[in-house]
Amino acid sequence: MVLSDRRARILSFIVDDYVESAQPVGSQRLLERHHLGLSSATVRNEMAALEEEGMITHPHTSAGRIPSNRGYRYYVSSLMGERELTPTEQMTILHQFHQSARQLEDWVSLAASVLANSLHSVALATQPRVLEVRLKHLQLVELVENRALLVVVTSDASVHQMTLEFPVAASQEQLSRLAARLNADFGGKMAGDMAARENPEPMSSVEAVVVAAVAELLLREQASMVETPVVEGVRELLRQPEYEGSDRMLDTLEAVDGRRLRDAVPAGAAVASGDVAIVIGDENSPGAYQDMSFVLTRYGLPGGASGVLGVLGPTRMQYGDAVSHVRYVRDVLTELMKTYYGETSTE
Amino acid sequence: MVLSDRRARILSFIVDDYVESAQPVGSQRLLERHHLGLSSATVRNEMAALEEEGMITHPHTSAGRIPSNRGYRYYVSSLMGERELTPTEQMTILHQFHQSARQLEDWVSLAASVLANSLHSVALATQPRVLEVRLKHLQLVELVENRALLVVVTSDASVHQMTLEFPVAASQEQLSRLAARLNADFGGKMAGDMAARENPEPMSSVEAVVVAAVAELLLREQASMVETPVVEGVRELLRQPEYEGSDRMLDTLEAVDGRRLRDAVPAGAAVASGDVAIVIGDENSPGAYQDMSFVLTRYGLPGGASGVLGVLGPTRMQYGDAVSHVRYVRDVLTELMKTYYGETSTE
DNA sequence: GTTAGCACTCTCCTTGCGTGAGTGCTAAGA
DNA sequence: TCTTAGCACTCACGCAAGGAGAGTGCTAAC
Repeated sequence: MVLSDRRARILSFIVDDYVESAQPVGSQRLLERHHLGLSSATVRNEMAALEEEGMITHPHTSAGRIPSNRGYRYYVSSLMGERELTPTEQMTILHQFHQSARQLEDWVSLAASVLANSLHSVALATQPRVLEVRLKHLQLVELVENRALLVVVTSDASVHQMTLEFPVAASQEQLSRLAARLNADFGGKMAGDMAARENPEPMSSVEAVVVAAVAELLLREQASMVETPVVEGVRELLRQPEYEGSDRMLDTLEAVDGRRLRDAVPAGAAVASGDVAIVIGDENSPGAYQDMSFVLTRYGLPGGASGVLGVLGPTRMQYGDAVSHVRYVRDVLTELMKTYYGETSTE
Repeated sequence: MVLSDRRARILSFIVDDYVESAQPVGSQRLLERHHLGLSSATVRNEMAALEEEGMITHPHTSAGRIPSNRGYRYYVSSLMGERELTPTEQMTILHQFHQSARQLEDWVSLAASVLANSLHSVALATQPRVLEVRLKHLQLVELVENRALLVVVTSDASVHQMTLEFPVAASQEQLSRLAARLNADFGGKMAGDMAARENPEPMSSVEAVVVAAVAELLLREQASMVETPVVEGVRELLRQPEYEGSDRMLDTLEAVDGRRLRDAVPAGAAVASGDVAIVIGDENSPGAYQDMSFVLTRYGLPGGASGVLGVLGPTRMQYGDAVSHVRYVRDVLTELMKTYYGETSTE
């Protein structure tokens, strides 16, 4: 469907005004704010036509118009201007990254914070994951006599820990020797490879416990490809005028819970390609999020560790700004990962 | 101040009814629900007296009474019955612990979850910390040629990581040898001890970077004794009738943020002794939390690793239940820590 | 000291009405 | 044929008035 130039212009103004004011926009208001060379009656006629085409609706007879999901979709696809962030905005964001601690986990949640602050909406980010999780290094630390802490570093540079219980006591020295041997045997291996080892000599009971635990950790990491995302800025979102009544507030609070989002995001995480995906209102899978929109992208190393990053807001959202910000933060994050972990993901 | 038996009984009923219904309780209602052998007029007289003594107040002339902070305080100190959890309740809680993963971090946030669910209010818990943080083990994993991941296990059985950048390249083999040597030199040492080492031979540049980083991590851990608490059950809290207006909801959402709580909790963390502390309304330090109450306790090993665990709710709270639950969950958590980490905190 | 009775107060809910923003339609003008 | 002025109509919103209900405090009798 293609709209005439004039209609598109009017739709665009309606979206802009409504996004800004959260009030249905009438023909008069529209003329006051943008002088099209038209009378209000003509605008009304065009609005009626736009409504006919499903781009806008009425909350009730004597109210102004608001964009429908379809209207938003047309807007983001054909009308929306995308801008680059100003140097000042870029500096502000970069500054926050350079101030932060030098850990990947921190970067990811920082990216979410930055988005939430800049856009006044909820931002989410998953920790990066690679497709093949390999063992990079393991370490055993004695706790009490027959218990030890297992620390495992995986190929995606993330650290895992687990408490182990042995059938017999094991000293720190024994544990260190065992760890060294297992590192030599299993370094760079995946969970599957570990099980495949045909070992002529039987393992000690302690070794068996450790090997099983390492395999379990690798599998778990592999399985949790889509991790519960970090969520920031819930308060920013709830400050929006759509959430005045506490009923909707509670629902939204629920919807914004990381654990729920984990299941809802994949729809938009079909963002396999490099660009930013926008999912508007009822384009979301049925259930929750029918009146919210996602702006999502994938960050990370092509073919290597990657994760999802984006924004969740009411359908009445500044889509243009959201896209610019998400894109910029994604580039910053990807660049950081390249610098620090460039070779590790496929090693 | 001591109240006559009859007055105390009436106060107790007022608190019970108000906590349950969230409605100001009048003389009639009180008689309907608990048959004291009195007329409503007498009850009104007693209520007037209780108001005189500052135990209850009026929202407005023709409304029933609600307890004042002082009334709650009298109630929890002198009137409140404490009960043990029923075997069923205990089983439900234990079950959740035994199902969970075997990591200390998980236990602590699980404890908060359990409290939040059982009491329908916000629960908070800090990770356990010991007074003296010592190095238990360190590990170096190569990332790209001149960058490595430093993993440090401290005496409180928590794991830290940091990305290091060296002036020169270092292979995994070199790193492993260095790690082994540093473990031998510094195992069991505190940050202060490390600085004190008079080293005759100068350190290599790589070694210098690692030593500095380890010292920094130890210091940071030492400094963050009071960690940002885990917070669970915000939604449970916001479902309470006091948070109908969205204004208060947003404020509360803010108040319940972990970072704010970290600064507010210490007041109640004067719970050095083993029991449960209750801080009601304006007994909190001035600022936020004037209309909320904490029920807090300290869990963990006496003299060893310990943390704070508790509940935050509106002053209109089921104090008795809160105390029982907090106490029980504390005991479970402490017992778990004893079993798994018994000797490590002072080792 | 306790209680019945009564006048009084104040919130809350409902109802009714005026106001204003906005629409759709019709008929005249370009 | 498209645009515009004019007009009747609709509907949410805000405000005031009124009634119901719950509760209080006081007084006088038990």
